[in-house]
Amino acid sequence: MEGNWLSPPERAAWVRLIGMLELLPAALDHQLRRDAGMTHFEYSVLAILSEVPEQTLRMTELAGFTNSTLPRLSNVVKRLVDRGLVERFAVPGDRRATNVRLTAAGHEKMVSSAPGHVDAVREYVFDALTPEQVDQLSEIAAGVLERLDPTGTRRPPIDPAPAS
Amino acid sequence: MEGNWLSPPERAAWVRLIGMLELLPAALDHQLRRDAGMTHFEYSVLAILSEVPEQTLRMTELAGFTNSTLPRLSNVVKRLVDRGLVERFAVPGDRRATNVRLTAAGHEKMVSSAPGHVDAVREYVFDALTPEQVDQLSEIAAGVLERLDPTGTRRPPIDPAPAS
DNA sequence: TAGAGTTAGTTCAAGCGACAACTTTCGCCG
DNA sequence: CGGCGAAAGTTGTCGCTTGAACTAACTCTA
Repeated sequence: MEGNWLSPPERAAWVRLIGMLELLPAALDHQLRRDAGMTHFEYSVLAILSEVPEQTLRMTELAGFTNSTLPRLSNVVKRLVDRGLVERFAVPGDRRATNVRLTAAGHEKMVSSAPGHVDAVREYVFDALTPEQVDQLSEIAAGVLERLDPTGTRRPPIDPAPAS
Repeated sequence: MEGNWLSPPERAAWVRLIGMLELLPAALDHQLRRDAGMTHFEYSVLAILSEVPEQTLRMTELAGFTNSTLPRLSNVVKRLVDRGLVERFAVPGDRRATNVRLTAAGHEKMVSSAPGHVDAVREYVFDALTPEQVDQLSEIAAGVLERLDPTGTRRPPIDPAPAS
């Protein structure tokens, strides 16, 4: 109830941002589903695990890194376990907690699907941007994220993982 | 299979963009659901109709403007009709086609919910950006959209509608 | 050490989107 | 003008996300 409408430049930016917000996730999901048989969210889970020490993370940490919720992650991890891509095991000190670790098969999956996904990311996003725009995008997204998640609980995971 | 990994700056931008792609839509949806009792997609439909001549659009056009699909739109319009916010009627010349028009109640709904939504958009996005960044974002999103939808079928609708 | 409150994670029901069929209508070509 | 393919929408099924309980385990305090 404070400010009024958006200014014309803001309006233009907003319309385009909304379009990107709807089409880009759909495009990424489609690529991964077609080429790797998994969703973008599942890919993110594997990518993050592949980059972390011991390829192991607790459920709550993993939920934070993926900008997700515990119920959602719980379901997804269940599916990944069924497919043998990750495994669950108890945390020594705390019997409430659960660790999730990438399996060898999960690592293989990342190695095989990451390059194709990175190509898609290039094609849809970075091929359209100059180096200056990449930095601008970085700053802009950082500013918005600061508003959306001031606590910073959700740390920079990574998407197109090296999966070395 | 062409380029290799992302460069460090690209990687940083990517991680942040992914975070924004997941958190921003969720935040907008939450605000609208809480304050207006509808989803962001439903809001978009009403907003676009409110800005178009006669507050009327054909299903296919509306699907394009909302970056959506016909089946999805069909379901949403059905719900909006049940709530009395829009109405469907035949297109004179073509008996296959269907027009959708905003009702008086739908207009009222926009008038009452748009200001709050615009405030949210400001809070999450534009308050975090300088005027220069707004223009940068506009250019960046335009470039990405060009890659995602080269045909440009999906025209600039509008999100935070005046609902005059 | 018993009890209250909190945290970690799972499960269940409800709702929405995606995809594929299906119906109806139109345009076109012989 | 008969028929064939394309276009416009709708409907049905399946899978996933969400939000609300619910269980189990930990911590702090009296």
